[in-house]
Amino acid sequence: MYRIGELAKACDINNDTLRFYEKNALLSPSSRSESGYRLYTEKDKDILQFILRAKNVGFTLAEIRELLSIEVNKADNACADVKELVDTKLSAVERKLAELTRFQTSLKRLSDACCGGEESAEHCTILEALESNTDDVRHEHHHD
Amino acid sequence: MYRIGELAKACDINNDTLRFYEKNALLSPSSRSESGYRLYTEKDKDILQFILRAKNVGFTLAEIRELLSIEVNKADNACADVKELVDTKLSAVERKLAELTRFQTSLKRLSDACCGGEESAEHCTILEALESNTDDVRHEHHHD
DNA sequence: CTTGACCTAGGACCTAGATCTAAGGTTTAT
DNA sequence: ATAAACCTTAGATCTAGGTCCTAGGTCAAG
Repeated sequence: MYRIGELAKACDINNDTLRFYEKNALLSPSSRSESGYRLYTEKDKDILQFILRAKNVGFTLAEIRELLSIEVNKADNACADVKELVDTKLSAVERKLAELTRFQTSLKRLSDACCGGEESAEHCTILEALESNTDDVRHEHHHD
Repeated sequence: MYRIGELAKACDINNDTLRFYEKNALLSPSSRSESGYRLYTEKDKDILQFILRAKNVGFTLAEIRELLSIEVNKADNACADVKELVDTKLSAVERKLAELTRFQTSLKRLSDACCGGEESAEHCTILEALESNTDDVRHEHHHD
């Protein structure tokens, strides 16, 4: 069991952020001490880390709340609804993955061109690096 | 040449957002009309799209400003500095990629388990799906 | 039994990022 | 030549996501 300060320190966030997440229905401590102190379990910590990771890759707290609320209830026909939500989030993740992969390629190219690359004159900015990596090339090379 | 309203509409953002980006040194129109209207080129549009994509994958405007300022100057020994910045951003991108891949796996698993999967009872929440996907398993299976 | 580190609730305050308002100038179409 | 749709600047306002402040309660160590 962690008290608020312990969990906050372990995850390198502010105590108030934990209170804020509680108020905003993202993470509530599993219990309270006699005197009202918040008590968090290992599982609470896992949830917190999930929240922090999700935030880091660009999900809003509202989206994270949705992700956390996903429950496949096999006995329930809300299952189709759940699947729809999951698939929607999956598409969002896949779009982000595609963007990031593009950034990665460009930055690698830029890194390689820099300091020692013979072709450094070619790829001078992140934008040029990205352009040569573009797949929706339009109205270019139209000289026949 | 796009006027502010045209570019904004083309990229599905607000006119004011473009003025905001200009004030914050992210994107300035290449020129102005006689009467002072902002005039954006195709290249400006590319930069804008870069900004929007970067935002979408969780970069702050400050980080995006840094990315945009990257210039490999082959005649200059600031090159090492540039490489360092690029490599720092590359690490950030690769961390995000790893996180996203993890989300993707979990969401896929969840989607498959739902509506028709026979193992749906096993993977009921995004958290459980993630847990079984965790590679930093700690203090588990310690019964000898 | 008190000092210091911790906790409580409730509300004020802050930053980033964006959007809106006010007062007016420009362009295009009729 | 005048309305409608667009643009200008400057500054106020809004939302998300926190962070800080006040006034007080809790708890371990000396």
